[in-house]
Amino acid sequence: MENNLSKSDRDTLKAVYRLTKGVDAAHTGALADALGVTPGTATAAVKRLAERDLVEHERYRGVVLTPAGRQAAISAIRRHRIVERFLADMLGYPWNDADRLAGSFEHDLPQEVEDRLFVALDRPTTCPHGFPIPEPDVSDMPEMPPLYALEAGDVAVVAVPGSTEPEIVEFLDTLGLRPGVEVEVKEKHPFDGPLVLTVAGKERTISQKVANHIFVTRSDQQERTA
Amino acid sequence: MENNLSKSDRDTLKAVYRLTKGVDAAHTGALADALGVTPGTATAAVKRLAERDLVEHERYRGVVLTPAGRQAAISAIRRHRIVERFLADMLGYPWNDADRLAGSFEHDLPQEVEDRLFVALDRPTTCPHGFPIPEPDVSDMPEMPPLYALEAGDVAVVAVPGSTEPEIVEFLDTLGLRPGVEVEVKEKHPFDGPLVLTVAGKERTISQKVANHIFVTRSDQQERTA
DNA sequence: TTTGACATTTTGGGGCGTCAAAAGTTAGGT
DNA sequence: ACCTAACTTTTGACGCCCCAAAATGTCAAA
Repeated sequence: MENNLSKSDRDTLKAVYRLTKGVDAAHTGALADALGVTPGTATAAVKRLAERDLVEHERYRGVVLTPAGRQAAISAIRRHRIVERFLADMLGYPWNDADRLAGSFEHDLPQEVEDRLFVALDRPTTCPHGFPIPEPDVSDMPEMPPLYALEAGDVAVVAVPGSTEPEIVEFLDTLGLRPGVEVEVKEKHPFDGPLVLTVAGKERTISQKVANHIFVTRSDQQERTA
Repeated sequence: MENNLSKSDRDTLKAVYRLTKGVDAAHTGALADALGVTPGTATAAVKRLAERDLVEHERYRGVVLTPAGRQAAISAIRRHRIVERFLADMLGYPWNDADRLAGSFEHDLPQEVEDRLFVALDRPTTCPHGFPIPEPDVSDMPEMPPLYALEAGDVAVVAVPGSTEPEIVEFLDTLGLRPGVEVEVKEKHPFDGPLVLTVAGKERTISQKVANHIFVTRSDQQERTA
């Protein structure tokens, strides 16, 4: 288990992890877009990772993470989020800049520095966006579906304004959709229609597009089908 | 003026800067040693830099920095020392670890993060070793000769225990050779012999080897030859 | 002045990551 | 069934950085 992943390898793993959320497999085109490289480059990256058994690649069909690959991806995400936290908490960057900048120097950070940084930051549990920082040796992360994945009757707590577009975040704020706020889905119109929900006692309607920018934690409602 | 220096380029510039302190030119062999690469690799690096007019290279004779190269080297040193300071002040690393670790991730640090880090650290003036952090656009640094460069009669202030070996630092400490302490050279024995000096009223004798590990600031003694 | 020890540069090769463009595959429409 | 548009993979090339080893240059001792 050679553990020397290059910058590209780690970025590719992160992208595959994100792209395979709720989907069968990530296609190389999407991967190339996510990484900002040409399709050929994405294919080459995938082949490198397949060689090391970090992904499984079915030609022309797509790619999925192996358990080892998933572990590596989560480590990479953990590092990314710790560095984001550093940029936000210690250097005062707003969270969208933190995201952008973290990617550029997280790669060569020695593991021991990451560990110390984590402690110095007081063991944060989320990145500045509000996404969880996974434990070092955990093989999956708490699920945070977009609000639009919920159905009528579901109750959840807003975890994060996940958008990278400041205007959207501001808009969400005016609706009261801030981290920690509980929402209940009243209605979900068909054919990708808008969502009607209750936020702090008030009824709100938001579009599918916006609802996909909000990530939530499902409130535990052991809803027994009885 | 393409400003895209690679990791190797910057490390090479730093090494050339240090190696040309008080010498005509740095030879490739010394450079290779300093960088931990083979001689051929050092030659190649020098050729790359010469191509960009950052160094001047006289074949088989050695290499010197151009003004632009000196500027770039100082920027690299500035960054290194700021990162060291970060590791020491924010993460609690001892200074010898800070030195070791800084080199591994300083390269991809975006300039703007370096700038913010500098401010967040409260604009430090020295690295944890005590060496000065040069101003961003300065083309040389205050000189800090090793103690052994002084002659009998010279007076100086200890600026830094420059060694990377903890035992030596501890030894210096027992002699009272701490940063800020004033020393006067009483005698310098010939043929690389030991140095006799006064430290805080007491007379001390230290070997050439040790005296080369201590860096000092010369006390200004406009010694007119009259 | 010659020669040999030593240092430097060149050559040839390899790994990685990237691109542009050619070749191959899939799937949908007719 | 076929054809074609869209996508994926392969190919060939380049830049970077490194090494080992061969070729070249320097300098001083004999």
